[in-house]
Amino acid sequence: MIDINFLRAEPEKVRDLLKIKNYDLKIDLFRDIDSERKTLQVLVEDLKGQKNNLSKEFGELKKNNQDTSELSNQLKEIKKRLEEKEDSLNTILSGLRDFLLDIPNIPHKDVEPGSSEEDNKVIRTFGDIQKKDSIDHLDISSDIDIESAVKIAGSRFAVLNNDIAKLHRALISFMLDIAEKNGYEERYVPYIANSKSLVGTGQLPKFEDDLFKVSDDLYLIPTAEVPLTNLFADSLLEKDSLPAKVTSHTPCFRSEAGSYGKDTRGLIRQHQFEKVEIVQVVHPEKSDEALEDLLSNAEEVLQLLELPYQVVQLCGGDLGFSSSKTYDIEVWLPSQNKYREISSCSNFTDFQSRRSKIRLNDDGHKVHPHTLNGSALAVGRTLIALIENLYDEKELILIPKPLQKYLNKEVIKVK
RNA sequence: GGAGAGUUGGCUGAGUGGUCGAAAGCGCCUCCCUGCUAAGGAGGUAUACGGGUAACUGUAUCGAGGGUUCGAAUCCCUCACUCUCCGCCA
Repeated sequence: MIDINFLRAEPEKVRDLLKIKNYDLKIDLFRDIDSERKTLQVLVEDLKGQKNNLSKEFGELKKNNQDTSELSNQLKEIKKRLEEKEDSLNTILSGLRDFLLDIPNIPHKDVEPGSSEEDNKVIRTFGDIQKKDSIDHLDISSDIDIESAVKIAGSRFAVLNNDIAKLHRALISFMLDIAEKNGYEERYVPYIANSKSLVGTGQLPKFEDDLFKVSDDLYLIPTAEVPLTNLFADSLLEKDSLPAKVTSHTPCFRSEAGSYGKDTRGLIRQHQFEKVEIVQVVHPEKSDEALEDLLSNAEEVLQLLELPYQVVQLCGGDLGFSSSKTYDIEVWLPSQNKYREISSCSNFTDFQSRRSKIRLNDDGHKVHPHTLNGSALAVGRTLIALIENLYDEKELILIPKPLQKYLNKEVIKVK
C-alpha cells in the first residue's frame, strides 16, 4: 500500500510515477472519495462526541434522581442520525481501502520505462554458453515422469524418479546451506496462508485467480515470501534486530491461470514447484544496498553450480505489483536457446510493511521498514538447467563439485 | 471431537456497568542527587485515524464481530486463538 499522505499531498506526482508501471491512477476519483470521507468522518465523530457528552449528563441526572426524558429523546435523535451517517462513512471507507489496495507500489528512481520483457536491461552475464539447441530435459532423462503426474493430478505436475528426485532434494539442501552461510536463518513455515497474510504481501485482493484456494479464507502459498514476510506482520521491530534475514524451502502453488499454451512442455511451468526463498527486512535507508546483497546471494548459487546466467533489471512495465525494483536472474537453457527466469529479487520498500503492519522503532520514530525477497533459487528450474547444461551428450549428467557431497555422486546416468 | 480456563498498553499484570485510555511494576525518556559502569528521588512515556498554521483538540481501540444499555474492558451471543484435562491421532 502506498502512503495515503503522499497521495494526498502530491497526487499528480504519484500518478506520473505510476505511469511508468502502466497504471492509470484516477486522481479525481481519489479526491472525491477522500473529501467525502473527510466530511462524513468529521460529522460522525462530532455526533459521537455529542452522544458521549449527553450520556455522561444522563448518568449525572440519574444519580441525582432527576428527570431524564428530555435527554433521552435527544439521544434517540442523535443515535438515529449517527446510524445513517456511520453507514455511509463505512461504505466510503471500504471503497477507499479497495482503491488503495489496488494501487501498485511506486517504482524506484532507477527503473526505466518499458512495456514488457523486451525492454528489460541486461546488467551482467556469468559463464559461457557452451551448448545450443540441445535436447530438452524430458528427452535427456526418463526419470521425469509427466504421464504419471497427469494421471494423479492433471497437467502441469511432475513425478521425479530415483536419481533425478535425489538431485532435486540435494539442490534444496545445497541452497539452504548457502543461504545459511550468507546469514539467513532457516524457517519451516505453513504452506497455507490466510487472506490477511496474502493481502499483506500483495497477492490479494488483486490476484486471487493466480492462487489455489483451499477453504473459505485459506490459500496454498504461491511463494515462501508470503509466510516469511508475514512472520514480521503486526510487529514493532527494534532497530538492532535489523537486518532480519530469513530463508525457507517450500513448495509453491500457482494456478497459472492465463498461461494456457505457454511453457506446456516439461518442468518449466508447474502448478507445484519447490523454491528456496530468501527474505530481508531492513531499515528504510538500507534497502538499495540490501537488494544488491540479496541478488548476489541468489547469484552465488548459480555460480557454484557453474550455470551460465544473466541478470536483468525489469523495466517499469514488467515490474510486479508490489515491487519498486526487481532484478531477474535468468539461467541459460540450451534446449530453448535462451535465458529463462530462475530467480526474481525485489525491493518492496515500505509497500508490504505498510500492508502487513510491520513497523520499526527508529530511535523513537515509528517507521515502516523495507522488505525484500528473492528466490535462491527456484529448484525445478535449477534442475532443468543442470540437466540440460551439464548433460555430456552421452548418458551422463556431470554434477558440479559443490553439489556432489549432497548427492554422494559425481555423475548421474540417464535414459 | 468433549469439558474447563483465558486473550487488557513495548512487556508483566490489576480492573465485573459511568469518575477507565485504563492501577501497579518492568522497560524507555528527561531532570535532580551521587565522582564513578550501582543505588535513590521527581516528572514524563500507548496506538491509529481525523480537525486546526499552531497551542490544542475530536473519535476509535482492553482478541474479532454482533447484541443489551442513555452509557460496556466489565453483561449476553457468535467466531478465532492460547492453556489444562479427556478422546483421537502422525
